Amino acid sequence: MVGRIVETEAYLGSNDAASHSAKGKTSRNKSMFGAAGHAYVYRIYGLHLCLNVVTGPEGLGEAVLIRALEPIEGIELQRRHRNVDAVSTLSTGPGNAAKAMGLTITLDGMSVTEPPLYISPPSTQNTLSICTTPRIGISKDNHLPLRYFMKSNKYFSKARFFKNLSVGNFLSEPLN
DNA sequence: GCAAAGATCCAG
DNA sequence: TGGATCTTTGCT
Repeated sequence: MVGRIVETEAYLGSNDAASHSAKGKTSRNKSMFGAAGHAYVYRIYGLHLCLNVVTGPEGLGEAVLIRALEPIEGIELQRRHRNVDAVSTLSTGPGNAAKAMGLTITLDGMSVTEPPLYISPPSTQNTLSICTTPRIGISKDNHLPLRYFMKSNKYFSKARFFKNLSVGNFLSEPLN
């Protein structure tokens, strides 16, 4: 299965009240404090899995939440994992994306630079416009524009996007 | 040991 | 719009 990452959220270390790592290392978030390039998979609301990729140096607790994927390959298998037909919502939203890719909690702490979980570097044509908005579903520091998505891609979670959009926080600026 | 909140999703 | 659903955490 292959998916293109089209929407992410950044979670910083101890300075970020909304981050799981803000209150220090626990048994749940310990992999978030690992070295960059490792996965942090956790269960949310008792039923959904979310995938993060650790980005900061070891001990800092910085990670990026994968919020939405554009299905590229293995769409039939992803459909089966999700038990839905519509491709448009196949892997939009953190819980759906994780489920579509068939992730399990056992992937927590594994490297994302080799199978079974592999994230490739961005292609050079990814100089599309990237938009930022405040993060979603959190109650602290939610003014920070740490959510990123591809403006020209339809596979990000639109409903939440408009629901949470406030003009003052919306930035439209190219990134890289 | 208990209570509460939580980086969500789906049906109605 | 609200309910499902349950793990993790923090406090007693």
